[in-house]
Amino acid sequence: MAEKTAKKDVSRERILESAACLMRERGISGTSVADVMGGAGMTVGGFYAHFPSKQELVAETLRSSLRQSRQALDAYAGDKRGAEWVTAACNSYLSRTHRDNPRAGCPLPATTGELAAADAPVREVLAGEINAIVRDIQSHLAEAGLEAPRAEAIAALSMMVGGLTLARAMEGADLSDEFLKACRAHIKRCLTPDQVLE
Amino acid sequence: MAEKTAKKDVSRERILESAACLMRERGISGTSVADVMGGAGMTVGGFYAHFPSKQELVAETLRSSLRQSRQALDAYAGDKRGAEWVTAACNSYLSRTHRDNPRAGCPLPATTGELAAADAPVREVLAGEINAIVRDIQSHLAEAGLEAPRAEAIAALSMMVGGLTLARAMEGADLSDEFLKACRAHIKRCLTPDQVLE
DNA sequence: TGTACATCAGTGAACGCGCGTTCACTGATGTAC
DNA sequence: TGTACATCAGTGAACGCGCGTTCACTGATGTAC
Repeated sequence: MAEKTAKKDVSRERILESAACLMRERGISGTSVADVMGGAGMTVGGFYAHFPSKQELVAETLRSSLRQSRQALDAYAGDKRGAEWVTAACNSYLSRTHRDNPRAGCPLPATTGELAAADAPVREVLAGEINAIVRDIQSHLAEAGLEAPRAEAIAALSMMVGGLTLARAMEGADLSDEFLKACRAHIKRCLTPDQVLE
Repeated sequence: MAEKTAKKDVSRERILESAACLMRERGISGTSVADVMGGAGMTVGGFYAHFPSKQELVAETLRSSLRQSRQALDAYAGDKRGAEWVTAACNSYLSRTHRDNPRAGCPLPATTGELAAADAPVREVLAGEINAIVRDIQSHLAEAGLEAPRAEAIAALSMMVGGLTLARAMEGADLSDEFLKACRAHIKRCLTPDQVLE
């Protein structure tokens, strides 16, 4: 019995992982339940033994992939702290690698626009996870001695998400690279010692 | 004959206006051709006398509504110039009024995420119009004496789009207002005299 | 001015398709005696 | 250990629905003589 449950849990994880990949690439309405199940090596019918509806899957997928993204920011910043942590996190978020590999990245660029029309539980998951990410950035900006660390953390995250989303939408055009570069440069400029110490 | 053509042009404008409203509210895939035609006071069948496909409508709608947005930035900044123009434009973009009335606002929050999957012509329209908006902001930042006006214009636009998109997705939660406020505060902080004149 | 025909913007029913969801089922595993 | 039954994860066909697109048509307006 314990073994059986374990097996079902493994399937559930495979479904969530498949959904995360597809949603990061094609957004919510671009991701069908059948594709998600196919990506997990199963067929459509089995889906409703794991989730009561697509909306519920979206909420769970958003939660787990935003947590992954939060950990990724930390991982790419290595053992840096303060302003250096923020700069490193921002540079990796606004990298060409991240722009060109949505499957392995942050779910926000592909999904945020659609979330305005999503139902309450999904939006609550979003707000909760966003708040956790903001707090991470905020704590490093506070350590760096910034005056308004929370507001600056929010502004930085907004720029990262907006800049990457626009860069993806303009992929192929010169402006795409320019957006990534300009946003990285802005963060760097805001965090140079003379700003931080004033 | 001239009158007839004029009448058809009026219908075309009504279709574009209806599409702009719906796309700003529900995004691209959330907007059906039938709804667009209904909003223009017509029935589905007539659509293909005006546009060869939905993709073509999306491209034209994006072009015209981004131009409207560009004019709106100017309109809300009144006769201000330089740093004041940018602050005013940013404040109106990141206002609760704009967040709560997507139909009358910028098409980017609802559509940018989906545009990564759009076809080439649509993305080219986007890049062209974005570039024009960047140049507007850039010229005012140059007038304000900023060191890297183009990069700063791009960073500001990214933050505006990202901040508004996230605020819409979290509407109802406290974080929504906080995102708008923090982004406005960041712009103000970047454009205070001591930054501009250094 | 009047008649016959051509043009053309818009209608509304129909098409094939993919979607989210349901359901009767299969077959492997677990439990009872 | 062996047999009979229960459980349950997953299958695959079917459902109703909304989508983008097509097409035969209507009816009003424009043109030719």
